[in-house]
Amino acid sequence: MPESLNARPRPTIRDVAALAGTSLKTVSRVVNGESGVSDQLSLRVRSAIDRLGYRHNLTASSLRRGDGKTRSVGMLASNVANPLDAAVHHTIEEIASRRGVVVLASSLDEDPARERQLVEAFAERRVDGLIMMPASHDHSYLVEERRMGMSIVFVDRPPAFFDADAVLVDNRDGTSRGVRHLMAHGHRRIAFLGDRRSIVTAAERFRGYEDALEANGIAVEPDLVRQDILDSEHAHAATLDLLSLDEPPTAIFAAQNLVTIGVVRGLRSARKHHDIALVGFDDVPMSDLLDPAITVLAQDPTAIGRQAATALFARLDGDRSPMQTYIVPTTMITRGSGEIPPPG
Amino acid sequence: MPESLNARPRPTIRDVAALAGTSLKTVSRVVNGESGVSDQLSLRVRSAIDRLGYRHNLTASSLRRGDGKTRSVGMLASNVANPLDAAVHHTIEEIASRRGVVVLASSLDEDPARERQLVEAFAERRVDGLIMMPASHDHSYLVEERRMGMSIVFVDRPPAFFDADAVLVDNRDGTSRGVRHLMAHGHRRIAFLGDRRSIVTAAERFRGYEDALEANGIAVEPDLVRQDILDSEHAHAATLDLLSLDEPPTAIFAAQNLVTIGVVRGLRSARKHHDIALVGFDDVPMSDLLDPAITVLAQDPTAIGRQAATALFARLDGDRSPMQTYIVPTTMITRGSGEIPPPG
DNA sequence: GCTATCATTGACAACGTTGTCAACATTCAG
DNA sequence: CTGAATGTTGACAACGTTGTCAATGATAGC
Repeated sequence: MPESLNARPRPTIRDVAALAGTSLKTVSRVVNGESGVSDQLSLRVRSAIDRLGYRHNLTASSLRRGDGKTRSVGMLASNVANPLDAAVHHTIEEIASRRGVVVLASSLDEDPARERQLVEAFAERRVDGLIMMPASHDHSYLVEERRMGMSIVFVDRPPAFFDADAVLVDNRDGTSRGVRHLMAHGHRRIAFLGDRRSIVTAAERFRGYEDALEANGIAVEPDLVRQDILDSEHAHAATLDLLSLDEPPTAIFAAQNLVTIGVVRGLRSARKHHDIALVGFDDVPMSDLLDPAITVLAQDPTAIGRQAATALFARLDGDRSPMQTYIVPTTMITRGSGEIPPPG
Repeated sequence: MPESLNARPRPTIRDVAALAGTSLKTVSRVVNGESGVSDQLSLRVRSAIDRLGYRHNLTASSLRRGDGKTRSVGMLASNVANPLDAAVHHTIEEIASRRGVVVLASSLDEDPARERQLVEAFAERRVDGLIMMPASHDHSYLVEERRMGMSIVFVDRPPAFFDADAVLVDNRDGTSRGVRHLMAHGHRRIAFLGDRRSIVTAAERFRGYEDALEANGIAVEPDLVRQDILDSEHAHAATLDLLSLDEPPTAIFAAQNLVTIGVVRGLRSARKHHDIALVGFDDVPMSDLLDPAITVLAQDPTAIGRQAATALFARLDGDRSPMQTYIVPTTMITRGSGEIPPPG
């Protein structure tokens, strides 16, 4: 370990100043690119910086500076490994890095307690802003954080008991369009499979399903509705269960991507994938290569991330206009599974 | 904007001390859970903290503390939206959060300049450690960073001109096993499609291909090798091109997941997917639902992330043993596409 | 009662930086 | 040549916290 033996403390502007034969303040000016330092001295300082391998200490800098900005923002995702979250993260991180801002990213895994812990951890590190895909259902505790200067933008799920900018998806309308698409192909018995009702987006999607049925004068049949589905396996089982009904559905609306995958597996294993129509909410990778290819309502994670980052940085730049909700529309991609007609 | 009008600076321990009628140091002790404060006073301090909504300022704390630890680590991924990277990120972030450490995550997008910029940005924020999936090919500049106390662990790609812990995948051996698997099913003309040769893992995979051919006394035929493939569309085109050869391959090894997807599309569009065998490196979502389902060498992102986090935190805890390289094995998942025999 | 010990508490300096302000040198107008 | 304006430079304090150390009061031992 040669390096670790030679470990030495990081040089400070004091060391740089000594080597360059000038004062702390002058080094600070050079480091911050301020004007008012002669070219000659500036050059001397810069060479001292290089010689010592000096790195500006933003921790100390942001402590001292008046504005208290740390040039960092936090992102609380539901799960950073979820494709949608990861794509949103990537967009935000790219926009942030163009401004010299770093992104702290953590997963909440649907745990409200974790949400509180992480907000606290980020607050203790004085992030300038927070991008939040919340797990909890009461965000009034954030009032204090914002009062103390933290800007907050909600993504994917709306804030509750708290007024904040939000970037949402048209869950209700998108689902309604998807279900109406199935109806347009002649279906009347359409099943709905959704994940935890406690998740706001899941509840909204169910409302969209109700809307579409109601608009066509069809009653919601409880047998055809399966909610609180936690994963793909559970969706698989629920699909088989639906198929075993006396009057099975002729079409299925899968309200989430893992659910969609489970439904596809279920239909496959029952050899019904060419007979029962399927529309999914949220795109599924490779779904154009399946047989039949899957019709979905695709979200646009790049647009979501860009809108969220734009809104957050506008606030950080001092925008004080009323809080706004941005809706990023979903797009229906018809690929085959949603266009299968009912039997007869 | 009621909140922003009431904006007020964050309270400091000074404010807490004033409200509790005690000294700064005592508040500091309570905040840090140190012993030696009477229960009565401790209670008074805690209630003042609650009343004021005080948040410990870790920026100031880590500046003052001797160890200079910020309780933060950086992760430089090739792309945080890439499923492998995102899964690794999730695991690291989970392990870190158990220790009260936050993770800054950024994407390099194969840009060496960005790597330097982000290492600098993270160094300026004094992260304790760095988990790095590098884009550059010379990491000697990190010697300085480490000497000044930053622990560094490489993931997925090895360090160059720099001695560091690394968590790697058996690219060469895995590929060789994949290609030998095709040979075991009778193939002799096996094409190789890989991404940029400048990426170390891509080069290693090609070596594995050479190894396997050589072991069976087959010469590498340049016509059957397509490297520097940048995306799925490019792979699609290359596949069609291979199929138009006078003597087309009877099997294809796709050395990366986007390449695999492109190859599947290409084979489909030529209606050859049931005739030409395919093995891919890196699992592809839903690939078990395709027809034929795709045989792949699957990486284990959770194991990779866990190993990387474990190694990094061991260093942060003072482990000074020689640098180590950990190899996380790939697993072959046979699903059908890799078991198609050659014609005749 | 007196000293030694211990627990509690706080005053002060310091971490590395930057805002404020004053000192000095130079230039220019008149 | 004088006074004012301008351009450089640095001394000093402060950001919010914690390490050091000394002061205080209480307790115990003799």
